[in-house]
Amino acid sequence: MSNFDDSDAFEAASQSHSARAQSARAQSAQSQSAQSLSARAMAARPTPYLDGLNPAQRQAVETLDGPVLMLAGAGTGKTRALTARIAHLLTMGKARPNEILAVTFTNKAAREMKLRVAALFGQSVEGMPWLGTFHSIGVKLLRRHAELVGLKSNFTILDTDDQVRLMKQLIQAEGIDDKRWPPRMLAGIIDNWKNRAWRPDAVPVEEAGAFNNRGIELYAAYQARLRTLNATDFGDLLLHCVTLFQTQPDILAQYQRYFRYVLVDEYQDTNVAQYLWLRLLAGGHKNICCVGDDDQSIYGWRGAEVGNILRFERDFPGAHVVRLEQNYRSTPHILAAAAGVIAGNENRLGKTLWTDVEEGEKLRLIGHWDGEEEARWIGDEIEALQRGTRNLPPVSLDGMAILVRASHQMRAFEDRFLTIGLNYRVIGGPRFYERLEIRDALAYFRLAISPDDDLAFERIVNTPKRGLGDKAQQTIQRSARDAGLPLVEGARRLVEAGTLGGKGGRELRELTDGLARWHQGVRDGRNHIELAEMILDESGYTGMWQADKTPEGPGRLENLKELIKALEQFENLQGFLEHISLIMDNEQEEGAEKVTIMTLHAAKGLEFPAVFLPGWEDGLFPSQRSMDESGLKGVEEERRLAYVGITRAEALCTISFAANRRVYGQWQSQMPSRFIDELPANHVDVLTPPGLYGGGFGAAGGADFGGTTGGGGSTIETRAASADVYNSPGWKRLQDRSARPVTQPREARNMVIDSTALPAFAPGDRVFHQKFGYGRVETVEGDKVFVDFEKSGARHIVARYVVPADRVDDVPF
DNA sequence: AATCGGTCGATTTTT
DNA sequence: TCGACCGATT
Repeated sequence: MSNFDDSDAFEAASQSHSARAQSARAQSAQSQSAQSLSARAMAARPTPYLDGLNPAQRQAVETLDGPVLMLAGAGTGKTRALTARIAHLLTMGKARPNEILAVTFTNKAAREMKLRVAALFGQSVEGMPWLGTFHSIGVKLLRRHAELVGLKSNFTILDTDDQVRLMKQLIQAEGIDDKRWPPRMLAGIIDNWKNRAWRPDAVPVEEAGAFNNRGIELYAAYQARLRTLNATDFGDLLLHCVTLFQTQPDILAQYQRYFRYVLVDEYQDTNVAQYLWLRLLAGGHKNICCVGDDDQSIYGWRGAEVGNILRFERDFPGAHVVRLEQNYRSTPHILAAAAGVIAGNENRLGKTLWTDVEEGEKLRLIGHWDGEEEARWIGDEIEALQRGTRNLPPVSLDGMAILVRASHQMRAFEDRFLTIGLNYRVIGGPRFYERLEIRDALAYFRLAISPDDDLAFERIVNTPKRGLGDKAQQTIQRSARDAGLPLVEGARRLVEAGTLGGKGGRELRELTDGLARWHQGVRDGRNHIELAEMILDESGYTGMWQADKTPEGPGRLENLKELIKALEQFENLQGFLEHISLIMDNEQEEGAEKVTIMTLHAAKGLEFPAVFLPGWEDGLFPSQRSMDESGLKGVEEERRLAYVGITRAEALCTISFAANRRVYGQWQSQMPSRFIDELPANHVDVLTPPGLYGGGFGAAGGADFGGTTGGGGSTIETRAASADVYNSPGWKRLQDRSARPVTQPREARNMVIDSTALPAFAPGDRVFHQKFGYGRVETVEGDKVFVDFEKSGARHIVARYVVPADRVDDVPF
């Protein structure tokens, strides 16, 4: 869907701005005539990728030689410029595809860039072998020169789990209490050191106290252990490269010559090791183009150094700095609000985003009584927007997002949306299902359910090794294609015809027999957990990992066990796989429109017509921990996070906060975020009715709420500024709420509700439960009730967790 | 081997 | 508050 994809959105934006693009081209053509003879000589070559670029983008694309810093603000068409730049390098004959080193942080970004370069430049580019993530390119380099850093070229790469397991062994071997000194902590410390490119012998003395004075020693032991295991962790993939380049000048020189042009995306997120890596590799031709936005640096906590981008001009003398400032995403109000907030930061290179879009909605700011009310209001607003109640045309659910600071905030929204039946999707969460062994296992399950799943078959046909190499697989492919059948069926026919001899033939027969058996098992409705275990067992998949001698073997087996355990939550394999497919790739999802719920971090790079930013309360956002640990620097990073959040919105941005919130089970009064006062008032509509928070915020504000009911209702008429807002169900709800007579003494608000004091239920009572919604009490059994829920059927519930339906709004839990 | 209960802690996340 | 994790129990 387009809102998940920067590129599509940009495409749409640039189309609607094609008139401006025309004039941009004319302008830039003028300035061209004065420069670059070669460019003019090459002009005969078609350069369609330049069409529609604005002058700044065009400059960023055409300044090919020497260091370039492309400061690309949010929504300014950065990816477009970056890919056009690659196309231009190729068209101008400056480099061949394999002589360009283009680095990203995520596989997703790399994939996208590959696709877009291919689309811009045509099919003639046979991919770019050196376009990839820091880590994937690092692996490639290391495999070539592994022996020079003490590894064999078939080294394995440990993921975080493996890493932690290893550290645990080391810690225990040292006789250290792993309760007080958890392996995770050591892993964190060592990661950190690696991010800064400190090898064990180079960790500064100030760090000697780390991990009970044993940190450096354990780091050295860990590295030694990795070496004997012929393994690396993620950090090593970069650090070993740096070591390689620093100790082998001839090899470095060879790559410096080879990579004529270097491009880096998201430069503000680079850490020291990555910075050194880049500087070494670009040191020859010095043609390095770094793209980034210092205002969107939000990964300091995992080692990113904003300093890298701030220092660029000093690091690379003679650098050209190009600012992309024309924004194609948001309304002027949104841009102004974002600018107002980010202006509070000290260390910035400075950019001024502008747009030629006129008008648009102001940001909306609203305070709520508590987090649940906030969720309720946002839910209602979403439904209103969907219907088109606003000045805006109706907004699809896919076009709306709720961006939170911390993932625990998501729960309130999930609960609420579940009860009102609003479709949502949560982005982020465990990467468990992306692991190799899990994907393999899932492929087996998929095949058991649908034997015509060719992709799954291709994945596992020779995993574990069955002696079915490329040739045998081609034979299978041909057999299937000729008969117009799925691969499994094609394979089965081969087996029956006895075409495939030897080990491969026998093994293939066993596989196809197995698949048939497992499929039958599914059809017979056999217990899915047993079936899953059987599949992994009989296929030899489990055995493969048991026999595996590499350090990750045991971890893989554990993950498979966990996978089986996860099955328990589902009725059958189909249900499980459906669930997986939803959480696996948020790109290709079928079915209903959904609101997106995700963290601010996960939202970087995305955009939505309507964005909700809840929980703007000091301590939550900016987060207390960030402020405690990093002081002013922490606040500045949080502020950048606010900036990222606001600039995700295309048309409507709604910021909210609550006066009371349950934090770790305790009710707390909250102060509005300091960032709220940094929003420029003339770009914001305040929806909170005067008097709602009569006595101000904090302890008094919370407690006063119940007593100021009259004020909220009566003053609404006088606030006509954004009248349409008041017609929303959300607003009416708010009115109802504030106008309702006080139903509880105010003291009760902050008291722990004693379960014995709650009303007793009788069969027939209509009740409400946080998660299951409304239902009718069937029987009462001591402290439990048996409730028939409207949405989810009957179940036993501890009475404490249900409330009488007519008191849903009253009880704060 | 699985389950129970008690303790402890609790952002943000990619490779 | 709620969950993950660990050690002790069946």
